Amino acid sequence: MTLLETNSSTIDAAVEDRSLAIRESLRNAIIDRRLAPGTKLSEAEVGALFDVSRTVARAALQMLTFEGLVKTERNRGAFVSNPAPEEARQIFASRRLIEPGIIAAAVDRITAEDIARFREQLLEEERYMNERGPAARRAEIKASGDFHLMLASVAGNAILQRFMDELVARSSLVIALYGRTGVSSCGHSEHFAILDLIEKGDAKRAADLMLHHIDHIEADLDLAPKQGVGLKDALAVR
Amino acid sequence: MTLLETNSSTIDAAVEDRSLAIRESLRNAIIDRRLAPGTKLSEAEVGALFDVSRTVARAALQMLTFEGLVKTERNRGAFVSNPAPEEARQIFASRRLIEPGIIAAAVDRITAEDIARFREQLLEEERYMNERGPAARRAEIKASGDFHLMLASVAGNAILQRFMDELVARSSLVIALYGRTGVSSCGHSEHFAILDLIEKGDAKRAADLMLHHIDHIEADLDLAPKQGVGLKDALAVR
DNA sequence: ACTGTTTAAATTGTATGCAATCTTGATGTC
DNA sequence: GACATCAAGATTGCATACAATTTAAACAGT
Repeated sequence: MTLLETNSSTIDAAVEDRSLAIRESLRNAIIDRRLAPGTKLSEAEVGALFDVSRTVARAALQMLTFEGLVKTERNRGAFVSNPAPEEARQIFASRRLIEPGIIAAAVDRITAEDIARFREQLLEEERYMNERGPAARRAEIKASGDFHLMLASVAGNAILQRFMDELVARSSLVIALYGRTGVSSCGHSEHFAILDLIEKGDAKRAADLMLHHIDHIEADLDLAPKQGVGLKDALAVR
Repeated sequence: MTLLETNSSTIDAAVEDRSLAIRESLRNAIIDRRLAPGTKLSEAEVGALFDVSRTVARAALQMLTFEGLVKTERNRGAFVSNPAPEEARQIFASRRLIEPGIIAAAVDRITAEDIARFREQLLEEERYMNERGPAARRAEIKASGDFHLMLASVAGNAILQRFMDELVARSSLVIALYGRTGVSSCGHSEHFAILDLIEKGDAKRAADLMLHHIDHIEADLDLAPKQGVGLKDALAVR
């Protein structure tokens, strides 16, 4: 719990609503895997870290619970989510429904400047891909997710964007947990290919490729059927 | 604000978490239109109504804000959402992406008992359809939404189920706001037809019909391009 | 040693108090 | 009369205090 940067990137948000800033910071820590699944997030500790009262810390934890990044048990507290394989499957099943639709909307609305931003983002992704070390790996997972979030933002549907926010965050957690090879390098080239198809206005192919892309991400996971559920549960780090 | 039943249907939930019970009660009041869009929900008032402190009331309002049923402005408070036509369109666009997928999953998992429960639910829907008066109308909207929620529950994806929970609730609000004829009677027969196709295992046709069904619901709305935005905003009941 | 019980510490759930902000209505000026 | 200014009231944002619950640790009995 000592490795949280204060993350004062946008002080505005912090001033406007501190619990939102704390949520952001914890969110990043969770999807970056600096906070391991199962880690307890006590209200007092979070509050002390960010120098706020338990009230504010609690509000942040409640938001994270809503997003599925944190699980809270009554009278026991909040813990970083430890998604089961079944939950992982549901996350990707949800993405398979939503993302093709996002592509379709994005094709209609994307501008030249958007595409330029996307290419820049993909270059950054590539940069992390060529670096070694756990920090670069985490940054790569993050950047890879950002591609999908940018698409959602271009699609212009605030509701879907929020859904994708949640799904991408939970996907990052799942990839960190069950990822076999790390972000598959083919994933990155698929991002490029998807962007190309969008630029050409070929919504159908872009959507199809997106489906394949999601399949590839999920196929890279090791979602083996776990041993006896009760046992597994008992052994799970709380 | 005086027309809220205490709604002690499931005391268990109330005992286990009071803010959840309050959320449920407010949620029902909002989608039933007993609480009109724009109505202010002050923490003190909500707390007094349910006999809890502002802390608990606040938590319930935060949850509703996350669901999009309530909008909160900093230092001003919480208000029942007054979705703009554009928001309504985004809600239905989201449903068009998700619900066909839910149908596909439901076809694979539905049991004979499920189908029996569905038929019973549809009969109840029919009952309200034949009654007159605003109360029956509200009950009809609710029952109509419940059909979609039951489908989501059968589909067996907890994440999609939560998304649908939100989308159906917000749809009810939108229908109450912009509905032209009330729930179109064709909507009900479409529910029957969808269920029949699911029972036959015809996922493709069932999904197609669901898309048409959503189109019909949206077509029944009066999402006219509003006059001058600033003016409209100024005249809107706060 | 092992197990069950009791007790103390820690943590969450809730209520409440105070400061900051917004709203409203009164007052004064033009 | 219209408009700006300002003060009183109300409401939210946040911190803190206390009660309820859980966790752990000490202890006693077998």
